[in-house]
Amino acid sequence: MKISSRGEYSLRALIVLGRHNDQVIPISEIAAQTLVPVHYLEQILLQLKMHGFVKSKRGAQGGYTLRKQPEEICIGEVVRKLEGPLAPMGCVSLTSYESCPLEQNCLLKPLWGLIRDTIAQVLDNTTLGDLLTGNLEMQRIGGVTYV
Amino acid sequence: MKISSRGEYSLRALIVLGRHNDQVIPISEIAAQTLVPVHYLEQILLQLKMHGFVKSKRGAQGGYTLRKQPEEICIGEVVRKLEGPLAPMGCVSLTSYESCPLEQNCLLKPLWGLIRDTIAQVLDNTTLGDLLTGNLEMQRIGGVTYV
DNA sequence: TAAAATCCTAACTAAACCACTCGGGAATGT
DNA sequence: ACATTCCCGAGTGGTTTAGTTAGGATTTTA
Repeated sequence: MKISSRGEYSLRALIVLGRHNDQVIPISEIAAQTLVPVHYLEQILLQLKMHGFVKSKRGAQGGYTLRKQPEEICIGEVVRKLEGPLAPMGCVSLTSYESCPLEQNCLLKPLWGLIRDTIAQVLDNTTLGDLLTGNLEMQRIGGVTYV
Repeated sequence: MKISSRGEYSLRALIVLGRHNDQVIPISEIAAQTLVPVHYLEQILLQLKMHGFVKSKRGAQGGYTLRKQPEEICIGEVVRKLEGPLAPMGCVSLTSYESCPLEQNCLLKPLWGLIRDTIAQVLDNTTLGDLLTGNLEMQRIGGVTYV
């Protein structure tokens, strides 16, 4: 159930950009703060750009900036785009469903569905803004504090 | 965030054994019901045996049986043993912690911790018995129904 | 006691995936 | 013009996954 380095690194990069809101930060600087190899980070930032989370400026004094406000960047969305589906199995994935021959009366499917839902519940209710302010204790499910 | 085939297959096998409680079922029969290749399933059952979830009997009329009652088999434990840690990152894993240079004031760690906790909450409060009876709606967190 | 059924053990492998690296090109500011 | 920065595509070494292959050990049954 691990998250890959792409997912982790992209969130690290967004956090750096969110900290210096509206400033243009060159890749080299982001790499220094995130400890991600420059060329690898380059790929990741291009993906983040392609998906509309950041924008770039070329040339001297160029670099990257957030495209939206931190409060408007949903972590669940970032993870889905950079990392892949949240569901632990294709049979319960909303974004990339895959059928399974046992699916009809599978006793596991409800379990995987529950796992998917709990992960989505957390990630879809967290924004980059929440991460920046350390506001995770606010996470609730059904009105009851969660952690 | 996918679960691997080993994790899925081992739960499928336990479900088959749980359905025919106390009967000795040969691998070939389990394979037929789970759609897992016989020789691969063999490896998985050996692991399940090694970890004390099932027992085996050799020779003609031999096969596998659950070692405990279905209600005593914790799904979280099975997944941890067959699949690996529940945590999405080493920095928040209780069973196989790995340090990270950014850990000190990492804004992501609390998020990963929350994810780990929610997954563990579900899997550690589900038994094989729950799967067999379809009792997942009983899953609750903080006294509030969850799904 | 021989044969058949079953589990046990270890090594091997093909394909996919991951985490990068490398080389060069295109735009922009000074 | 030149330095700086992002952009793009291909390559690569290592690990993991999902098995396969081959043969051995134990038990039941005839």
